[in-house]
Amino acid sequence: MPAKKKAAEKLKAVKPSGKREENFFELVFEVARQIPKGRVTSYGAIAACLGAKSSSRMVGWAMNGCGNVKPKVPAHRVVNRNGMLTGKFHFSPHSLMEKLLKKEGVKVKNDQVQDFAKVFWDPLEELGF
DNA sequence: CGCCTGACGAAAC
DNA sequence: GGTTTCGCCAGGC
Repeated sequence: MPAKKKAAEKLKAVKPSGKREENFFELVFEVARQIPKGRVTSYGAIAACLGAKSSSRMVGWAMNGCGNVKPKVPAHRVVNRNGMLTGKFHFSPHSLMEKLLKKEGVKVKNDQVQDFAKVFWDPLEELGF
């Protein structure tokens, strides 16, 4: 019943609605916000969670407006499938992403998440999909 | 309206 | 196994 279930319901509520891209972006942000501290996930995982696994690019695209929505989206917890901090160049200081992750307990080295499998957070599972 | 780009990913080479 | 190409789809020009 925790927040995650709430998020899952919210996500499920919008998906079948057949709303459209607008929701897609919102969904991406919503999922991203559910990422627990000290954990990370991938664009592809989020895309798959939304039923658009082939459109992982759109997730990254959606993240483009991460600073445009409220509350702020922890985009620093989203990395690519390889566990690489591909989005670090979109942060004010490029080191912020790595900095935040390290601060949350995620080991980062050479722009790459260490123990990626351990800290990986799968929305499909965690949200009950 | 068509072409290029883009915070990905998987397949091909 | 590292590098390159293609596919996805939306948005900017």
